[in-house]
Amino acid sequence: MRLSTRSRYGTRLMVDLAQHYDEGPVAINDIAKRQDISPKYLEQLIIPLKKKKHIKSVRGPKGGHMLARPPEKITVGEIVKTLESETSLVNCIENPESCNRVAFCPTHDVWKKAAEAMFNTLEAVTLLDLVETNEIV
Amino acid sequence: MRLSTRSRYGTRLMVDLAQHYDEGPVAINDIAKRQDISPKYLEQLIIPLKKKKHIKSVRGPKGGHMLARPPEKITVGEIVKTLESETSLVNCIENPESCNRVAFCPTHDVWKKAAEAMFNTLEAVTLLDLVETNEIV
DNA sequence: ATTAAATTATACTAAAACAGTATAGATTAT
DNA sequence: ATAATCTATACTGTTTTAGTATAATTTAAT
Repeated sequence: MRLSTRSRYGTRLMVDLAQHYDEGPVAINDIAKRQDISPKYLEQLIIPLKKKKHIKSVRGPKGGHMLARPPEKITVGEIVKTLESETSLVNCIENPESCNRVAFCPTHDVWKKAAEAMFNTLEAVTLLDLVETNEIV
Repeated sequence: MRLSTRSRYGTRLMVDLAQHYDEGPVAINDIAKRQDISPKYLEQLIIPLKKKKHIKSVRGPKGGHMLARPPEKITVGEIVKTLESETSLVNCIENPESCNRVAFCPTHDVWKKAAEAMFNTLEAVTLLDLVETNEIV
């Protein structure tokens, strides 16, 4: 029940972009150095985040990446839902046909509710919240 | 962010035992047939559940397994905590030394809170709850 | 136009985790 | 005694994950 490094690194990437919001495009290599994450891996994470319109990019020299919206408009829940391959605890939520017990399975609802509780927490936290708590500490 | 089959199968195992509570020891092979889970795999799950005193067993012929406490005294949260190898979303919760950013990591607390929200949900559900919802349906 | 800094896309690989199986042993009611 | 049953440990094949490699594309600056 671990979060993948995709979600963890992706969130750190987004926090980094939030910390440099309004400074123009940020180069992957800069983020990679600050966050100690392979630049090649960051590239992979940026693609889905662009597709979901959480990041916008500028190509060519002096190019880079930036948040598509202000930090207070982006939640950790959105980031995790974008990067985590499986966002429910159990396959039968999205694919009921994968288990022929779904109709009378007493445990199905528990897993569903637990995942919802988790995402409610994640969606209550914005990138601005994370940048600010970091400043205090 | 999937639950392992250990937790899923283990919960079904415990629900099965709850459904046969007060009927004496239940043989692994009977559970295996009803739940369509390999008996060898069930054996593996029973060991940690016994160590945590959620199951008690009787050896020899006519032996088997049964809940160590009544179904309303056992929660899904306890089962998952017993069977899931990783119960926090992120390694640095249990092993702060695994990441040298823990002290100033803005994301650390988010993962901690999300996991807590999830387990609060799981701990609010007992085996009796699950047996009863099943009867209604 | 050329160049170089940067992003984009796809494919590959090594390592770890997971699920399940196999084998052998211990216990005990009958 | 013996057979049913639980206990313990080790092994194996598959899948997922994390990260790397290679090549192509875009474009600001010169």
